[in-house]
Amino acid sequence: MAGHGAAADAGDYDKHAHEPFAVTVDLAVLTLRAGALHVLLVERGQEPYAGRWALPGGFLLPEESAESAARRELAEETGLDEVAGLHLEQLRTYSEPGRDPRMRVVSVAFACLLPEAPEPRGGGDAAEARWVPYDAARPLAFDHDRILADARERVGAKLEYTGLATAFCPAEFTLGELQQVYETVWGTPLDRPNFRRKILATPGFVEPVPGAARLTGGRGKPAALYRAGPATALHPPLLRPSREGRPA
Amino acid sequence: MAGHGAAADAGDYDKHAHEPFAVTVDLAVLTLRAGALHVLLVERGQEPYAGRWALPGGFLLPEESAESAARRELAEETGLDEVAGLHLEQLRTYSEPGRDPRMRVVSVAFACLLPEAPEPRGGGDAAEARWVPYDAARPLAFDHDRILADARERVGAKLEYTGLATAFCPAEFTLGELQQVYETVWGTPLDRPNFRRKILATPGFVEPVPGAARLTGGRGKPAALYRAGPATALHPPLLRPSREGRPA
DNA sequence: TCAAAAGTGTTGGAGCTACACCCATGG
DNA sequence: CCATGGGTGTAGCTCCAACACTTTTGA
Repeated sequence: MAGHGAAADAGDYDKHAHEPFAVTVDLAVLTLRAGALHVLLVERGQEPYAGRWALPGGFLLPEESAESAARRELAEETGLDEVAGLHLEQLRTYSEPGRDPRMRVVSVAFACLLPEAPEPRGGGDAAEARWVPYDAARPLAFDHDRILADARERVGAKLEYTGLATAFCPAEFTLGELQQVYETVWGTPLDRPNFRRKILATPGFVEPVPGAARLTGGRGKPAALYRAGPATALHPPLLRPSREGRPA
Repeated sequence: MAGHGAAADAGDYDKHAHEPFAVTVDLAVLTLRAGALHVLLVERGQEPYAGRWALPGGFLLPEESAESAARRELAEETGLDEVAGLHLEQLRTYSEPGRDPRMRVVSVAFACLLPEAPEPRGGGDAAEARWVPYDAARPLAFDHDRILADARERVGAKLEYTGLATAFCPAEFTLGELQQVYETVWGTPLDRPNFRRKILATPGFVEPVPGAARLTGGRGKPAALYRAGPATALHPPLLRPSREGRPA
């Protein structure tokens, strides 16, 4: 944390004694549209990287934490006011000198999962904001390719052992929709009967909405509805199918 | 990342246009001594929190990343020069206003695992540096209690699905020593035969040192020696015994 | 010859994969 | 009555926890 280091404890405090660092937040806002993972991007209007797409983000204000700044930016970029309850996951902090050619910028990156995808109002300042399919997003400005990859990896891993998947779903959802979240993020088909059993066998993951049902594909049996449960950690974890295939 | 936010793109760049943030690193340096988890602490000489113990850390220099700063501080505090190969794990960034009463400090926290515990030379600047048993460490200065707890939780979780445990061991170690790492960090006894089988069944986790053996407790059969293998992710993971016990 | 620590074998049960099958609804 | 998606049942297999047992050393 704070200054117990040599420079700090050596003398009196001077706010400008050290190199001033700009501190920003960057957001990897993910959602599912039409069965594909999408990410919210903004188009840069100026150099460097003018015309390139980038993750939304911005500077910390003097009296807010990185989390607060991330929520503020999220509200500005998406036009959502329901930002309060959304899951924000701090990824890591990117601090390499030179990652922004103009000045020294240290950036705290967050991942955020949205259930439905409202079209972003080009709010705030961004020239244009848009949902872009994950696979079509690159190349991004700055080191955002790496941040985006880190976000996907983290989210994929967290689906295994936390209830995070429900953050991609609306308040009430079917198990089929929840399964689609896993299949889309992991890029793997799952066995429906077994998926259902694992989910329901995990206490506190989902809670049934009594009597409620909804048609999904226009046809077929209406599916029972569930709400996100109180559990954060899953026991046992829902492991994705083994990455190692058998030899060719 | 960098300024595509309103303030940044609105006009020309001025390094002092925004609140200057001090950026620091904090280190949770963990090791095993006498079968117990220990953490490296420094005693603060000045207010605030004078006389209290804190995690080592310090300011970022203008031309270094947070990782570089963490390695530099680690070398200064411990007197180790072998810092190059050590595992540094970025935990998260703590940015709440007011976490340092003197000024606005944003701190990037790291966890670091050491095999043997050389007595820290009170190097650099710290009044005193010392290994303290994890359970006797609190209360620490600033929000370091929370950082330390986050470090332990992260390390415990990573033992399950990565080869991180070998970072607590010397270059050559016995399976009994490796098992002690798990038992100490998790606080759970493990079945030795099953532990051995799981480790050896995981390709790339450890590699035998041909013909080498070492006596451990002074008595008993000498144990074969192993080196850390190339694997970073463990398949299957080595799950800790279920946290939920059966009902009383 | 005993204690201590490493290492091997084995068995019974839990859990899971891969299916086949039934139910409800719209066209 | 057929296609579509939700939901249930189950056989067979894999894996693993638990524990008995053997081996090698120092005292």
